[in-house]
Amino acid sequence: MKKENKSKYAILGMLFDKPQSGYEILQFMKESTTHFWQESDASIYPMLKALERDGLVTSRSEFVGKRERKIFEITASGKKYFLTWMALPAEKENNRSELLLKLFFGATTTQEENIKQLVMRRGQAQETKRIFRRIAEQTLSQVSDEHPHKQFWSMTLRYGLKLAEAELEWLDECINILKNK
Amino acid sequence: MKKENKSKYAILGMLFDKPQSGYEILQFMKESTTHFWQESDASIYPMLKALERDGLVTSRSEFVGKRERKIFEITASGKKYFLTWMALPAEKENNRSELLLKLFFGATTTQEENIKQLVMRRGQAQETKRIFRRIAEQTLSQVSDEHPHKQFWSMTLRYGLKLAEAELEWLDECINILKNK
DNA sequence: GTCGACATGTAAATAGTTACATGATTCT
DNA sequence: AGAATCATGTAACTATTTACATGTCGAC
Repeated sequence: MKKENKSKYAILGMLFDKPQSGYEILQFMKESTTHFWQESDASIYPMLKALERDGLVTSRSEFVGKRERKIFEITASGKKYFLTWMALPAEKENNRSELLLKLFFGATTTQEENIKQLVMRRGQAQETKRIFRRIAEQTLSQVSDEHPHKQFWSMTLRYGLKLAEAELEWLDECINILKNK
Repeated sequence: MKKENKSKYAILGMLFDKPQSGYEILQFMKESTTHFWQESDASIYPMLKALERDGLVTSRSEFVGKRERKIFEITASGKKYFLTWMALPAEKENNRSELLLKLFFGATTTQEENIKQLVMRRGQAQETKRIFRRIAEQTLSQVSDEHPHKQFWSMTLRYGLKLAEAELEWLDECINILKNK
């Protein structure tokens, strides 16, 4: 069974509510799904073209002066295709972690180097928490409680916060163990 | 800057202590690093060949009857290469999560379907916890406390447990929210 | 004798990223 | 005038997976 490119579902989902350009989708992803889903411009434009070819979206060009904006709209068959995917069980992804790999091999190097790695990641995890708080304050607070998306956006945000906190606890645990040796 | 293939470091790390065959490395990974690092046979054999070409490992053939086993041994320059990587800061990986993507788009479908996704993942997370416990009991308990690897192996295991528990808490939270609507 | 685990590999396809390329508009 | 952002795209490359291919050995 060949591996499926799931980018198309992310794009169709973004178009589900309202027509948008590729650029707008990218911008919105950067401030919403970026911590669990990202697309690059080199992937989104060809994918939009493929979706149009397959009749899942249609496009029209708008012009602001001479600057073109290609607005994509999801079709009925696109919505059906998207909802079919929504009903399928989400695949559990096997993620690689370079930090855990280095820690696994920690015995090959010095305690100082191991601690340095963990402390660096601790800084990153704290930064991640700050970013999530900013999304909550700047993006999510703008959305009305009646907005059907709000509770789901909160949940994904809460996931990021909760996991970042668990990681921080683990990092502190490990740093303490290595320091008291 | 081109992206680097990190498989070679995983392999060199596995060879750091003792010479092994590709198959043995794969077997050991399956019972140790599989939840944060995996290689497939189609990646490990070509990579071992490349490492030998670059002088980072050497190989010799052993025979058990007619069955060949190619044993790879890390060289001095291989160890140096590996330790240089160990000293570099671990890259923070941007992982994609299909579950979070589906939940993000939860408003496009029914509460029942959303709950179903979360309940399914809860089962997987519990299974993950069971697997980690088995590793602790079957693999890690066999390793002496004096073994230099033990504390690091415990830490990576503890990470898996801690994150799985945080995920379970989050899943229960979300399931409750969706059920009481 | 045949099934599953052992053991090593290649071929083909796909996914995903980086770098490249172009030009418009807005802000300072 | 120049920099930053808007906006869309292609080319080239690298990584990674799936499927294929081959043969050995031990257990039942």
